[in-house]
Amino acid sequence: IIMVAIKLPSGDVLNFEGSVCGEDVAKKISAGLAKAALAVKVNGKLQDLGTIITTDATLTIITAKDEEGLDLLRHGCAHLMAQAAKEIWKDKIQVTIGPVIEDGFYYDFSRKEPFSEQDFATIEAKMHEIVKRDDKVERLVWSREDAIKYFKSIGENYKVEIIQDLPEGEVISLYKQGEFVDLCRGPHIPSVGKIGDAFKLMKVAGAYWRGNSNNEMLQRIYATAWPSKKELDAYLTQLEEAAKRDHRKLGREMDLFHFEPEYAPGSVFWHDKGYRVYRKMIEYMRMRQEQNGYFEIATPAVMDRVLWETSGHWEKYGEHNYSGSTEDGKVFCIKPMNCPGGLLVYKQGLKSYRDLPLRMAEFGKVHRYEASGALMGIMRVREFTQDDAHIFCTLEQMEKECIETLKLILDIYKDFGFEDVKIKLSTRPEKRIGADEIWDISEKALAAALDNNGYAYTLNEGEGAFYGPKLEFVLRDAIGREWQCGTIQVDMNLPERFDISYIGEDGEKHRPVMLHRALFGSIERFLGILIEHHAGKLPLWLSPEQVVVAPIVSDFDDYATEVAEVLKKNGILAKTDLRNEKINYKIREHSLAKIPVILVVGGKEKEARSVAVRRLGSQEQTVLKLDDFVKQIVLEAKMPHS
RNA sequence: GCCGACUUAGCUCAGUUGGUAGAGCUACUGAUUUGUAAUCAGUGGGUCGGGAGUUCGAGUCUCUCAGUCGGCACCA
Repeated sequence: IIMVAIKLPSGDVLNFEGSVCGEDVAKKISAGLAKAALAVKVNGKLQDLGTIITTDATLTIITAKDEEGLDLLRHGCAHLMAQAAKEIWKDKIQVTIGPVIEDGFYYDFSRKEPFSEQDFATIEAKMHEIVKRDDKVERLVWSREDAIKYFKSIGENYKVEIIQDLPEGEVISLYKQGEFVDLCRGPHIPSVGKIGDAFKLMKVAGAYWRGNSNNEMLQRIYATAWPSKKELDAYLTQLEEAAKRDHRKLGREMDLFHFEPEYAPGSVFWHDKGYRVYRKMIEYMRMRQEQNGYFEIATPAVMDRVLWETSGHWEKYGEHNYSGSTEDGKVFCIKPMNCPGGLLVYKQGLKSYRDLPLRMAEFGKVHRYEASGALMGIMRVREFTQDDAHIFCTLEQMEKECIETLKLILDIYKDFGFEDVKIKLSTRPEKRIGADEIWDISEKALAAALDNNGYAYTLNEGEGAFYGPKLEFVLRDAIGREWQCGTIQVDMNLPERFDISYIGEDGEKHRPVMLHRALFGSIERFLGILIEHHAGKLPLWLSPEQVVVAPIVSDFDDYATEVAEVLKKNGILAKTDLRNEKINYKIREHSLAKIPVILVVGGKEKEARSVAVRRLGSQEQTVLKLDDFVKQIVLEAKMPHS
């Protein structure tokens, strides 16, 4: 008899006769584990629990507690949702694909009728019913022809299309639970009952078949699934909490900005307080740029369209631009980006290699006619200000400039409280300008900047700008949506198109490389993320209001006023609240308005020339001498790096 | 732009099967002088997103346009 030795993570070795599957191993370890087991990892490879093992192996039982196990659970739940929909609507619905995503999964259906709230309840009920049946999930391997024939026979045309597009020689595996068979690479949970009851359908949305807007639109149901009800509830609570941080809500509550949907959809009207933060951000960035060898320019908002025809932007984004015309036949447009302006400034006078690298910044307000469906609060708008800069340098200087910029970006993000920043490297898109050799050089320079300095990044193939590859710095909003903020782009094409040059050591003309970079990206977007990241409690130096002084009764109005004056003289944004209201009322109101510091003054404080300090987010009160408080708050309100 | 939902007072929301708009907060006025998250009373405040239609009658039903929200597509 041949024995199979199974080595467990604990180091223990179990011996089985002939062959064994994960289920047997789990059973041998404990009944509890057997019940929780969803799959096995055999020599590091994730497999079905029922996969037969005939040689010695290292084996790990995977449960919903493991990250991979949770994914399997959600994957199984996606199959379950599709099965439920099929049982309810039969041939009135077609299933397509249903991948696992963060916190859950979705499934795209094709159905004439739109899904309604009522349908959600119906589907969920059916899902619970199927879970109770606890059907075994069986893996099948069919020939391509059989699979196509089967899905054709049940009218699942999307599945047929998927199978037809599978590469030659691919094993076509399917998983069957009850009467429901779905195409699936696997591995898969062993039985439907393992899914439990901690799932919930979240929302329905339109989604194009295969992500192409030329294709028909399917109905996508997003859902979430967890190992237990407790975790599901925790997740739902977390979503509610996140919604409270929505910058659109906070922007209104804190009186930062508003929109005029009727007169200027997608454009921000900055209020006093919002604009104060906005100005602070620019002030900060201007300072950092000056410290890092940049100079600043400003170019016209309206320029001849030929500039964007030269750059190639017009051909690609024409319909997204704002333009008008004038009598002499020229067509002017409101600039959708700043690069041509920068290039024209560069072209003024002769440039020497001694001038390079030349770092030219511009806080440029740009206008783009974004699709109506793309607009989102101040994150995605039609008018925004970029903290733009163009760095002109030699080929040799390029990599160093990329590294310096990269470091500057991450350092600046830290000052705003962002430590966890994703970096993406986006390479040549299909629709592009410039020779491939040029793209090779540019892409290598960016990759080298990352690799040589040990930065982790993900590769986004085909997602670069049409004139060059780029690094994207991605931040997340309150509910996990990712937003590109900073960017560094290597561009060897626009210098060519605008025919810019510098005189080299050899006295000859040479073509410089151009880097486009923005650190905030857009002030608007960055501020939106900032608001959500801090739940409105901006760092003191950025906060549009810093201190409110509130007397307990009107007898101390004079002292409150004096305190505020002292603070203002020291550069602190301070105001008094002398209204005839209870202190409770004032505390509540200013707390809701996210005022970082409330100073309460009454008889005791006036007597001692002190202040009772209450910080946002804390009930604690600290009594300090006025002088000491001023020293402390001035230090705290100092802009980083100033 | 596409799919779906939504749009009622400054804000948050209620308005049964179509019968002519309501609450709380805010604002304003008055009283109250108060020790750390809502003092009391009174008074205002709305072409029910715009337009058209059905109907004796539309906030409610239909169409249409716009916007917002959730996704998709897009994102120089």
